[in-house]
Amino acid sequence: MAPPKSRVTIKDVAVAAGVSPTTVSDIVNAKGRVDPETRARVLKVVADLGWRPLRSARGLRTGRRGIIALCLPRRPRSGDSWVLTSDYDMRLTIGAVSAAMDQGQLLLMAPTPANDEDVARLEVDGVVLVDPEEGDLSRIALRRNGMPVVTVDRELGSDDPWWVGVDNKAAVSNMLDHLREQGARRVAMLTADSPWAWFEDTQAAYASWCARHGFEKLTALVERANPESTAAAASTVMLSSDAPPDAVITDVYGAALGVLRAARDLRLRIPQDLMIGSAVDGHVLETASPPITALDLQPMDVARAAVLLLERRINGDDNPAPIIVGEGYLRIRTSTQRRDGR
Amino acid sequence: MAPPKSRVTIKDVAVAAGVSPTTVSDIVNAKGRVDPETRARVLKVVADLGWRPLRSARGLRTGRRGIIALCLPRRPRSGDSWVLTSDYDMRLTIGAVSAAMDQGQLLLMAPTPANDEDVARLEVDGVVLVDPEEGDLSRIALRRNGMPVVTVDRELGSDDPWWVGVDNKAAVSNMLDHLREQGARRVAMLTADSPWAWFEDTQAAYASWCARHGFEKLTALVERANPESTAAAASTVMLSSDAPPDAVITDVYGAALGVLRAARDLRLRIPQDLMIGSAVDGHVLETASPPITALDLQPMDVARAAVLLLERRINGDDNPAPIIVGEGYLRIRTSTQRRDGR
DNA sequence: TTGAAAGCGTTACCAA
DNA sequence: TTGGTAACGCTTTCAA
Repeated sequence: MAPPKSRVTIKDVAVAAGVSPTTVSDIVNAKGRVDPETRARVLKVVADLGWRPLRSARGLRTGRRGIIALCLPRRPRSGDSWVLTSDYDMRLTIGAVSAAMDQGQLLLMAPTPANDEDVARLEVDGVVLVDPEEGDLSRIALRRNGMPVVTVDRELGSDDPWWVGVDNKAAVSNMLDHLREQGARRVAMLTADSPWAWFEDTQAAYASWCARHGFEKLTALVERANPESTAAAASTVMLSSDAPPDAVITDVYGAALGVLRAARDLRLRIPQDLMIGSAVDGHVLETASPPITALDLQPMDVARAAVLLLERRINGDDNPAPIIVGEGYLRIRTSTQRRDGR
Repeated sequence: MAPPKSRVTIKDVAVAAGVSPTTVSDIVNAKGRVDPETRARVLKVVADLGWRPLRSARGLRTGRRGIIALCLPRRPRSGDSWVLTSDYDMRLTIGAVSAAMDQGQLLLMAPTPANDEDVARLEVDGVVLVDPEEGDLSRIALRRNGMPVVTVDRELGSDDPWWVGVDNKAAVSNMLDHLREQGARRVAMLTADSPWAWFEDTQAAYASWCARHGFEKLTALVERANPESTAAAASTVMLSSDAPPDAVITDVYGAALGVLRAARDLRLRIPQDLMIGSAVDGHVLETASPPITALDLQPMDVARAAVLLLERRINGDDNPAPIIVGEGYLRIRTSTQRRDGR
């Protein structure tokens, strides 16, 4: 008896199928120059022997690594590191991992690279960069090192077409329509002052929607690092004024809970006296009492599209175009259901 | 002019340093058979040229991939997938990524493999398996395929010594001591009925602590899938009884908020009428009102230790021993500060 | 203490 | 439509 082979190689497959390794390789890589009959025979042997191409060997030859990185931004609450602090980031991660696996790629979660050294250490074929800020330094480092990048949401002030996102403006507009339909006549917005496309879009959507419907604009700022308490404070001021809003929306994750607290302290009933909507969904909004209406920004869809687009970019596709995945889904919950549901 | 080299290789380094590739390799791999002078010279060239060994090439030769996987369990709330739903998992992830990077490894987040095929597709050198349940199927699949595994927390009913964790019993005991010190005389526990070492340990610690101090045991179960509402219901029953507890601890993530809600509905003051402690910390407990005392189970330390232990196991170390990282840290917050702080 | 040569498993290139 | 051969960058083995 021969000593047991430690691993099935392409050579074993070739011998067993009576073809050359080249042919096997061409078949599994869909090079399309094979006789269907040969193809079927080889694929059967592949399955029987349970062979899978070795990533390292393939990578050595092709120069690819079979790994892409998902770089999440440092969110305000994440403290000492890049982290998954929000449901949005979590679902983004899930979507990216599953899409990558479908492509036969591995997905590496990594801190956003700060310099060339970080980029070199990354050792991946490409990067999905989430929520780049205006003039994003990591993106500059990535570009300088020739690393293919696709961003989730566009970078403010950049015309790079390699990005994926939802139609932020349409999404916010839909939410405002819903509030109006439920009887809101004075809608305030709690937002933040940050160099991100997201905030620009939501603010623009709010402004144009107000103009369109003859609503007064009523805006206040919250700190992203401290959304709940600053939102509570800002809401208290607004709601105690002579002409208080009858609905508040916010585009800052976590701020809606602050509005809720302020309303409760002022003995306002929700949704009768005040409706609340969040432009970013999350589990806490679902379990809040009452549950808060929110926009599901389709993070899993966005992540999947980003991974696929990145794959195209890595493979040298030079026909880029932003991909708008959808308009988000409005998750209508008690906080804005003033009338009976249909 | 020669065409630009696409990548610096070990050969380039060797030529520039006037040695052979073998020598360079031996130096960067600390084989220790080199003249210190040669060594210094070579290392300088390595730095100057910015060379880094290519993972695929090295892997092809050594059979290693330079990647380890972190497999998180399907938490109750995670729905359709393995996810980071808790602060604990998030911090575990951060710790693992950073420890892996320090080891020159990449860390891959992956769903827990369900069968042999999944294990094969994983293509990693080893796996850190978080919170294996009793008779864990994925661990069996991993073992059958010869995949090195280290678990975070031990598997109930298994005597596999390759695990890392904190001293759960000591941690819970410390929390109970603190409550007693603050005046608690009747401490209830909200726990769950699941085949995990964690629950066994916390329940055992609670039981023996009660016996030791002559406290009556007062236990209720909550559903892990629905911790907040089931905890609220169970607490309401307990707190409305003839002999209500004056303190409640729970080892289920999210349950403490339910206790809080029940107490609020019953107009109990916290901590004066009721103290609340959670055996798992999380951001929501910090921002609850009042903030809730909790155990920090040192997830980052645990993850780091797990990665290092896994590395040892992969490298053939056969001198295993469970690693107890610590006793957790008791984060004392308002919910249990009945007396003035020291 | 060092180096030459032989691979590791795969794919690219060119010839048949 | 196929196959032979060389090469990817590194480590290992063995000889000097």
